[in-house]
Amino acid sequence: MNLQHYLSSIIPFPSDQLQIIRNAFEKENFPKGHRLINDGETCKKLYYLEKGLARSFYTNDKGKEITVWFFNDDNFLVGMDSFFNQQPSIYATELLEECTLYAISYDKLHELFDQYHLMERFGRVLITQIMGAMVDRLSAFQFQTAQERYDFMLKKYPKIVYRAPLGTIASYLGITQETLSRIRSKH
Amino acid sequence: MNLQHYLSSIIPFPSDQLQIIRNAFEKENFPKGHRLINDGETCKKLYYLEKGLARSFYTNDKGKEITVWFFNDDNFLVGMDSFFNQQPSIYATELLEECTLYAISYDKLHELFDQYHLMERFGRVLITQIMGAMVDRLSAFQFQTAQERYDFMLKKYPKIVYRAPLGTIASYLGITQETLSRIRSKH
DNA sequence: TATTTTTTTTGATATAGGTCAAAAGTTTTT
DNA sequence: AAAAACTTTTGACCTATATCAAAAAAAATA
Repeated sequence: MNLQHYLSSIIPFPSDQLQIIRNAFEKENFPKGHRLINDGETCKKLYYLEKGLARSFYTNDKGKEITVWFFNDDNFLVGMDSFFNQQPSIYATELLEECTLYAISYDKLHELFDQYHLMERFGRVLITQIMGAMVDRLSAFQFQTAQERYDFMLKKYPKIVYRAPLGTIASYLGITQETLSRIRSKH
Repeated sequence: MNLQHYLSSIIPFPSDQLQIIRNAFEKENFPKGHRLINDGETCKKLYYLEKGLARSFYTNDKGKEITVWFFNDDNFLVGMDSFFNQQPSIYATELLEECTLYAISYDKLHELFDQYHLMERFGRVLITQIMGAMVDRLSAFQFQTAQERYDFMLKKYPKIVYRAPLGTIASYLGITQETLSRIRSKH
């Protein structure tokens, strides 16, 4: 998959529009550990993550890092609490692997929203998809055990489970790394 | 607040468009206890809830009703897991009070999306807002205690806390009603 | 207003998952 | 290749919240 395919898999843009939209993104490469967005900053870009793995996290009052979201290949990446309303982010977003990204600024994106009705639709459908993932995750948190949440994640996002460090997965699931380690050990 | 004000508070539609959009909604009145959406059905309408209170819930394997979402006055109401992708709902949605609603069908809404660029934007912004509430709720579930989640809800959605039955609030917070009753009793 | 039904509170006990600490295993740096 | 720095596992013990049960209170119905 690449950006162009991804865009047209969501909305069947006419090819001239697709070209213009695709070219509004700029390729960026960053090494593992790079911070795309620092906490306190406003996320000013929407990224398409072509290759790699990233996470958003914050440090709680006990100094522990809580992962709130993972981003893996062939998906869009933004500061979830920051980009859409352009408010300072509580979370930082860092790369867990070397990543190839394609970035578009908030302003440029909104120019495209103004210019192309279909682009506006693209934004709507994209957010609707993200929301679907959140509904799943919310209902998992609401009434499932740690074991069930892990099993669900393993089934739905095996790529992430196999590639992200245990500690980050544990906090994403809302449990300690000791508990996750114990869940794994009873295979 | 009414539907017209609500629409224009989100997007400043030109007045002719606003009229057309507003008139695409039809007023409906239902008594307390009415089921707007049954589980297993696909939610075919988007509602503006002018007055009243409603909830979406499902019955878990132990026969206990789990409230997954509340809807209160001056907000849109849909089957969150059903309307946007037009798949059968796992949840039922029922009215906790007598309600005044304004409904628009999925098809009619999509006609408006096709017809008016600004309407498409309205859809995008509306879902972005809903997503904001979900981000809050997710982070609450991930690493807060029952007490903290209740305090947050009390602060952010006092209307719901004061009007909904204790059992529905408890399951919404992911705790038992006994625990919520104990949280309340130590004022 | 009395009766039935539903909701909320209180009590006793159980358990999933947390905390703290240290050992074992990996990965990165020198 | 050795040292340093992380990450994961294991163990002992603790706590927030669940479960089950029954009483009390409130709301709905006759």
